[in-house]
Amino acid sequence: MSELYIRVAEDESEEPMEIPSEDDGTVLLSSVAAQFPGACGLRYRNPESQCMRGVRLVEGVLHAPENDWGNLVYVVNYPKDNKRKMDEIDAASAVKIKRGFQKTSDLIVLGLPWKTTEQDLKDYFSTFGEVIMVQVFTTHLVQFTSKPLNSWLFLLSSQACPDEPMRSRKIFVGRCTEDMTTDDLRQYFMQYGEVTDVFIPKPFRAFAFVTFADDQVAQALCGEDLIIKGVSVHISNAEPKHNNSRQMMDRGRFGAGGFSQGYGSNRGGLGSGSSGVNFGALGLNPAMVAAAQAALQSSWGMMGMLANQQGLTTTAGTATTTRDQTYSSASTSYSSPSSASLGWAAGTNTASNSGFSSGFGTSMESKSSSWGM
DNA sequence: GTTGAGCGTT
Repeated sequence: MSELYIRVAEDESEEPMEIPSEDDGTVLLSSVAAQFPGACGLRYRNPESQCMRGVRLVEGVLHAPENDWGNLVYVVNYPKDNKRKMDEIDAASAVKIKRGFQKTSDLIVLGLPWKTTEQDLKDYFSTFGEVIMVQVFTTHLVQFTSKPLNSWLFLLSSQACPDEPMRSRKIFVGRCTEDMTTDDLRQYFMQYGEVTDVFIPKPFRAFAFVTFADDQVAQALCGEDLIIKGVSVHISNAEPKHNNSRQMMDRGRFGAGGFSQGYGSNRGGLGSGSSGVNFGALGLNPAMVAAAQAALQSSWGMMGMLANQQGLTTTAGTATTTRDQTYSSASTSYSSPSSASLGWAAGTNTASNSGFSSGFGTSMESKSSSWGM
């Protein structure tokens, strides 16, 4: 089929723009969004009924009504809350935006539970702004180059080994005040899930640890600033206590073809056990792996990982082994994607090595430790 | 004042 264009406008009275269709006659929402940022669909006026009709949208693909786009002018749909002003956005959103979210348009989300649905993700991310499109992939379906990332929100379901939850159930609570008791903290954090332990070091050191029964609860809180007894505390991943346990390291999760994190060297790391993605097998280029890796090391909990396309393209030169670099917060990854680095094992210390298939997951520093905290 | 303990050591 020769290339076909459909006419799309922001409004029926506006001058339409021609948007290319695909070979099969469909039109990608991403093609529309490329010209009309924020677009979430199309509609058109039915010549017979004079009513507006929605265009079928299935997983980012717009289907021609009656299999023929005809000569109609299609009107762009935007999310209803698109016109919200900044001061209407809730505080949580504002915090995220300050962290650099506003620069992110395309996200990859790794480490999702298998049962996560596209609707779940849309609901979740809608708290941060309009969600144009969501797609969930299971790893065996993923075969992509960086090209499709240009204007789509990609969500990569990656929990290849759901039997091995290995994210920390414990959070670090910073900026505590001395009047916060273990009971206070327990009472407060109960609202998020079952609390199995609260630890406040003595003498007072202005921080505490709270352990949940569910690691997802803990991870979801990381990066948040919460108000407890009128005081803003900051939640982050609890670093593993110092010990030399290597039990987590020797499972060979990322054998040949995969990658492995410099596990013990990164605060906030989710741990290799949290993701079963074999990136080497996904056809990802080193930059993409770097971005994915950086994001996995962010403390973004249940959504695990986010990286925008900039990250994916600018990390190419820095996908090196800088094991000591830490990601103190998720925002580091977001706002400075070019600083993404891989913590993979010693011996793969250059960006130029061919190395996605060798040397990973084999060498860990002795200080590496587990989440068995 | 933003990363815990003790036991007892590959």
